[in-house]
Amino acid sequence: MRAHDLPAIRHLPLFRTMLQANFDALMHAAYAQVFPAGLELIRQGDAADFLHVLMEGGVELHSGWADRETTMAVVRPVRSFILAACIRDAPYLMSARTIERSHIVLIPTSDLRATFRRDPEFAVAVIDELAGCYRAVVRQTKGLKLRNSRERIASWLLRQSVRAGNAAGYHLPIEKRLLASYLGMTPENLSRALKSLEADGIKVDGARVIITDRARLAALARFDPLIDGSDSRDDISCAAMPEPDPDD
Amino acid sequence: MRAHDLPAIRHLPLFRTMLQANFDALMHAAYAQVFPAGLELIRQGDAADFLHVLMEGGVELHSGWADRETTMAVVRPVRSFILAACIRDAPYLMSARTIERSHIVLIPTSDLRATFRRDPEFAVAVIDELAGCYRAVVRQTKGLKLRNSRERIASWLLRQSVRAGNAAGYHLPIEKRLLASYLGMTPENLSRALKSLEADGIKVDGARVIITDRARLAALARFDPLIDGSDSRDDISCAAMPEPDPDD
DNA sequence: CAGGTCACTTGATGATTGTCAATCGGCGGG
DNA sequence: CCCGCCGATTGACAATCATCAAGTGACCTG
Repeated sequence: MRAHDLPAIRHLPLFRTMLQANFDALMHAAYAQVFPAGLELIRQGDAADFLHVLMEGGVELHSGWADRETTMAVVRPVRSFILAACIRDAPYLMSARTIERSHIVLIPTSDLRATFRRDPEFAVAVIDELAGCYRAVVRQTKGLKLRNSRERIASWLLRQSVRAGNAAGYHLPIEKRLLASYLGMTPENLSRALKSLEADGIKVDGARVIITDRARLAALARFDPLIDGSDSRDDISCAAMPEPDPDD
Repeated sequence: MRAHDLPAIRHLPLFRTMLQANFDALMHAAYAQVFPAGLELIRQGDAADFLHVLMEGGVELHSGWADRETTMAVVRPVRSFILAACIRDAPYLMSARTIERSHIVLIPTSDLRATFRRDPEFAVAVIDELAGCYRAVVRQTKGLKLRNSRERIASWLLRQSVRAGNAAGYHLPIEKRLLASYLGMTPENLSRALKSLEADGIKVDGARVIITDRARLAALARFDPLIDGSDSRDDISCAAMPEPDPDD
């Protein structure tokens, strides 16, 4: 593991409050690894052996059924993912693949489970983390069921802008096909919807997005803290943070 | 609170393992109440003051946005709901209304949060509960994104049958309009889909469902443990158990 | 530098799903 | 007992969204 990995992990809300000794023990059992882009890290249905912490790069969490596939989340550094499966010692519900060359730290689940039984502070951190993850997926589900594709796109674009510090312009942090799948639509539909949204306050050129009429876009998206907000703890990391990442 | 309420609550996985003294204290701060059918218990956006435990009756968890509404879950006794919001001390993401006259026990969130910080066994139970809830919503999301409405209905009907002990016939435990909303479709669509599914192994008459060709229905639903399963702990109770309840 | 791959786009078409309106039928209250 | 309410159903229609096919352009590789 690289020298600066440990402090970065320790700084995560999940690991920030636990006893140093327990943290050290956990990290001692862990090991770091580098994966190329496009590698399948986890296959849904497999036993949850390791809690993953993404230090660098990007990971797509996705699920398949029959011959279909959908993107459940895109994870960006520094974040842990698939905590819930680890805790329940249950099969992964999602697969994971790198979308870029990625540095990942793997923490054996057995150590993890032993630790939160011994360290009450860690247990509280796990509780907080899981509650945050749960609420994130609930938000995602609400968005899927209550909004149509145009509204989902509009609100996602707006959220991205907020994450970029209310910037009017930014770059899409992920490929459009991933975004489409994440938003529950086909790439074709996304492409057309983006074009049609140019009448409603955005301009898209490749990965470059410019919000030309924030008010108009906001009116369409009907931004709602109970869907689009985050629980505004410093940071919530886990399995399914719906939003990818800020951007330049 | 009624005499048999306490043992029933104590028997829940969430409360089963904690210290008796802590349980007693928690229950001392709690109080029971009876609500008529159709009453709005919780409005999304409100502060989470109480963990709710449904002892008797039925509760719909739903969410609204703009002028639309959707059913997120139907809770049946004995189960707690909206744990995550309580723990995070954050606004409810869902509303709750009784669908029948209901007995509900209300546990102040402040006591709750104080207790899992003191009682490691309770903390572990909360972790387990939240992880289960998280995974339940992930399953729900997968179903929504990967299956079309016919497939969602078919798999739901099959799941209900499994819950009823692989019974060929059973009664729908909830109104069809609720089911439709839960499954992410309109009542009209559900009605038509049910009729069309009569060519695929079911027979529906009012609330009565009979599975006439299990194999055929299963082929359509393509039952998948990673969507349709439950984590097969005894019981997982929480905010968003997607499935309603067994039935006669 | 040529060839190939892949993401993205665009057009044409069809399937799925939602909306609106009308009707039926059970159930409870007056 | 009858009326009114509400959920469920049905039909006609419209909107949304997916599929199929073809074409473009960027990027990587040989």
